[in-house]
Amino acid sequence: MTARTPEAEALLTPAEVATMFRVDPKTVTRWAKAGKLTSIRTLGGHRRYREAEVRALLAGIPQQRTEA
Amino acid sequence: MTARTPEAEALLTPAEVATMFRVDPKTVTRWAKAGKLTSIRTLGGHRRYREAEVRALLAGIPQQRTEA
DNA sequence: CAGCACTCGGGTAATTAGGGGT
DNA sequence: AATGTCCTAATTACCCGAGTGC
Repeated sequence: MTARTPEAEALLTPAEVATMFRVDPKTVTRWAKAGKLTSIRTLGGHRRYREAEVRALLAGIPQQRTEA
Repeated sequence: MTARTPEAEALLTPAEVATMFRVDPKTVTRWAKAGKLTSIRTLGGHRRYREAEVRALLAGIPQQRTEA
């Protein structure tokens, strides 16, 4: 297993994020659509989310809120 | 920075690409078959992928689709 | 030569996307 | 405005045995 990983950041599947937030995967998709969550797409169109960002949100760390 | 590597392009193994996209190595193979990813074959038939192309796709940069 | 991790195939479940409706 | 659920189609994940890479 010489699978070295060239500067890759950890990504999470929709199901994983949904489980972490205790919501439906569909809801996570909506968050991505709304721009509340950064999403990276596979070549097939499926979404992957940045683990660091998700954890930060879970920790209650406000992410760039466009407040008034 | 002129790398001292003689015309050699950085190539990635299926496992490496799979890790970067958080997908199964088989999925990467399908992308190659579908022409969504440029694949270079070893003499034994194993695939290798261009690192630059993979990174570009990860960044969401649309690649040159062979015309329409 | 031997050995192990990885990849190649092919086939079959499980997720996901998308729209629509509560 | 925000979720959860139903449906269909597409994409992806895990099963196997055999071959490649080092």
